[in-house]
Amino acid sequence: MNSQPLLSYINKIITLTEEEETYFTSKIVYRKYLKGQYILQQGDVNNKICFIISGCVKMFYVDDLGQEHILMFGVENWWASDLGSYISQAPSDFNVQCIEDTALIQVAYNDIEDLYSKIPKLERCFRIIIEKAYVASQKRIVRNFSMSAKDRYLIFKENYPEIEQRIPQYMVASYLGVTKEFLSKIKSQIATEQ
Amino acid sequence: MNSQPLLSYINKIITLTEEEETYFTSKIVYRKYLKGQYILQQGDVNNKICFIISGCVKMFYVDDLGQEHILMFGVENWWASDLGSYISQAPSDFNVQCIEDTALIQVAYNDIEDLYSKIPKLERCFRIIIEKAYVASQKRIVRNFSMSAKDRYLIFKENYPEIEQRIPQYMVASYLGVTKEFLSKIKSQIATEQ
DNA sequence: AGTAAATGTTAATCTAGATTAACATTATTT
DNA sequence: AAATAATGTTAATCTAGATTAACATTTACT
Repeated sequence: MNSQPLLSYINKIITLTEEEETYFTSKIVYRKYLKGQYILQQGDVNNKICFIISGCVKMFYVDDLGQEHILMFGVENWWASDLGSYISQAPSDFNVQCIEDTALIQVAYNDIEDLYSKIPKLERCFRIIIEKAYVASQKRIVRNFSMSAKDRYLIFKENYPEIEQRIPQYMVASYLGVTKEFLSKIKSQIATEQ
Repeated sequence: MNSQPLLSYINKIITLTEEEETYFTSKIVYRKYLKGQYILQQGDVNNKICFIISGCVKMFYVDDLGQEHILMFGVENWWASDLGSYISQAPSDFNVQCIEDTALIQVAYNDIEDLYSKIPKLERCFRIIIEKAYVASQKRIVRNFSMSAKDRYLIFKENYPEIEQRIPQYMVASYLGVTKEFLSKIKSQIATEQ
């Protein structure tokens, strides 16, 4: 099993000894999902945190009218879970579904407390991970408030050029909070500009 | 100095011994601000976390067109800071300004590492605080995506009935992401309904 | 290869909410 | 008490983006 990507990721935040790495590795599980499979469903408690080794997922929410709203995409070296539900162990408002065949590493919630006590640095590490997620979330609120759909699209392209290639456009539209028709309009508008 | 509200708040999340409480208390600072004063300004690093004892603040962002967008309000027993900037020690995108005379307790960033090492439980405590903030932030994104301004207003009233009484309506409008004129329209619409 | 399903485009019409502007009410200051 | 500033309302007009619908293109399946 290849746990290296996750260890490298963690070692950018804290420094684990070899022993600690070994112990940490003993607690993680490697798992593959097929395109279309769900890693998490709305209403379930997210009892495993997932780190993506390869593939692509979307985290989304289905509203009362059955409309799907994508909160985020996850690709290699990203977390593919509702961190909020994981750490609070409360039912999630979100679904996480694979939009490509996806390989990931899981850490079960039941193991994380043990990991925190054996390797206290991990508590700090996860605090920092959540912090980053929180900051990104706040930025997203600000953008949705004060920017037009066109500007949000341009920012998305700039921030995630690789992701745009890998997913259908109607999902990008959902992420941006507009209809696929309107995104189509935005794109043709941008095209005629240059 | 009255540090009791903060200690009660923290003791709901973790349990501090008397010694720990004493040490914690030795590191905090009590401070008063007048209505209109800024606790944090856009571009500055937030080097003190603030817990509100009394009063009311708004956290907001000024966009390129000079428009103000309120991200959150803070009242008694809430945090009145950009937690993201505090923990990452990166310049804040936000301002925090008092909309009433406000008394608060501060913990300087320079002291927090020391506190974490002396009282490791605090690391967990702050992780949990951030988690809650993150979950609330995600919920906000979802709401802004899939709900009308009227529904968002009704949710705001339901969640924060006390706050609505204390702040001018145009700030509620800014929080909801609509103009004050439109909020006025929503209110008269609601009034004629019943 | 041929068919069905998924995805993307264009254009016409509609609507939630913005903008502008004039006026009303409430606080605050002198 | 008057004057000024801050806040709130109403109505007319405008616009970003939604909705509907018809069609085009690409992908996946048999």
